Amino acid sequence: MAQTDTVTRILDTAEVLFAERGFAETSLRTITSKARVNLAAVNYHFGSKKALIQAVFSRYLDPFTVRFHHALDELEAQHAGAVIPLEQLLETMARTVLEVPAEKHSLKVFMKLLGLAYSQAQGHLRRHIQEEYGSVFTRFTDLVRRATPELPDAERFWRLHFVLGTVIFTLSGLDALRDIAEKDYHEHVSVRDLIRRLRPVVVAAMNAPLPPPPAAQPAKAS
Amino acid sequence: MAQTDTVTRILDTAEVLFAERGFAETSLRTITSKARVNLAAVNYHFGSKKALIQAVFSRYLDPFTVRFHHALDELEAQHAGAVIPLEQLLETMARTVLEVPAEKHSLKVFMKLLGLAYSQAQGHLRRHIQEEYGSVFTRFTDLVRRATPELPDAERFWRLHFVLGTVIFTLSGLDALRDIAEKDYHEHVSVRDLIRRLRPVVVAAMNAPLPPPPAAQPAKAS
DNA sequence: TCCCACTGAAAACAACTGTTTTAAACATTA
DNA sequence: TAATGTTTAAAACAGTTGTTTTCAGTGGGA
Repeated sequence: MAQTDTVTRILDTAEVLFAERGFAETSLRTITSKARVNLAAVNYHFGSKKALIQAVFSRYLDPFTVRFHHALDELEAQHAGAVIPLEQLLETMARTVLEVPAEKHSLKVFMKLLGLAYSQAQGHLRRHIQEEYGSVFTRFTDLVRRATPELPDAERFWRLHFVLGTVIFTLSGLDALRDIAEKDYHEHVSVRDLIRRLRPVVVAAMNAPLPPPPAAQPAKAS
Repeated sequence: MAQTDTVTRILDTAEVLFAERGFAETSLRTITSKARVNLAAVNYHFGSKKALIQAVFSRYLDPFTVRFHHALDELEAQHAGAVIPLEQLLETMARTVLEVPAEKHSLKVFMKLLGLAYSQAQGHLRRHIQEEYGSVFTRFTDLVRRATPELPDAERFWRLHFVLGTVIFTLSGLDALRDIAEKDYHEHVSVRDLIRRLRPVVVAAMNAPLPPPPAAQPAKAS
């Protein structure tokens, strides 16, 4: 209990501070003093600051991948080899993302961390996430491919990242946006409200008409 | 010429380094040594590192706002009070974004900086941008409101930020995504390619069907 | 000619960073 | 009991950070 307590206290404090300020802007002394543990405890338990950062992510992503694999297993069993509709795939992902942090941590923090991983990670974090959790993403995209056979592979790749950008950007910047929205339209927006609004937009984005071909545009016009 | 040379050399170097590594991870010594200017020159010309960061943004955003206002002036004159279609509004914005950095700087750098401003800026940068350049955004959103009268105000607010997230996320993480895309689908993707792919997706997202009403869900079920 | 803004090199400043070490206590388990 | 792993305290480490200062030159405009 003693060990667990210190380790989780560090993780709980670190994830909040990381989400608020970013990785480089959060010092180990800030974390340890706010968590009321010894400065040396971080290097004792985790080895380094980089390892701490990765541990913070693993605490979210490990249970997420387990649950998501299970959810996809069920979904595939239900459809018995048939193609799973895109809406159900997105629905399953959304539900899993909502379930995991709901247990103890904050969804907002989880999304902020994901946003940071994309924008701030020089190398080690993005590499760590890709190597450790890339397989779930690959399984998901394979199912999406079968659900959208009319889309060229490259087009689907980009559109998945388009909607990924929408979700991460919106949910990671939620606090600031919510303040504006509540002041201007005085209606409270919960995360589940946002996901309700997100669903038709994401589906429409994935099903948008194909763009016109590149239309050879260089100097010599026809 | 002597003055201008040092100032622009600092700005040119700083914007690239900021875009590559972020603000906190880029030291003044790295900037000045790479720009082959004196370390003290930054504080001499700009006053502080924060002011340098704001100056980097102003060099992009000042000409952008000027051009965008002009483009909207023309657009409004063309339509003589009539409603401007959403596609043309988005088209105009995209064209302006493409024009500004094209002169001398890199569009990729510009987008990375925008992404950083959203994800990394604790306070001073976001406040600076909001206060300095908020009016153009307001004018644009007003025109969008008239172009999409069927959308409730709150819905339009969120959808605009959804697509903003798509664009910033995609274009600011362009390098990493491009590496994956080129390896998997071996086709080179230029920024203009991406914008061509972005257009139908953004339009479809804005025109998506309205989400179902909140559907009172609380504890006491019916 | 004098002046002033600019540039350069160098050093110092105080503050903060991640990390390591030493010491002494505490708990649990073998 | 003895041993082991955990926690704390405190200090020191070497390095980096933004900022300031000093001194010495440079150039062009009044």
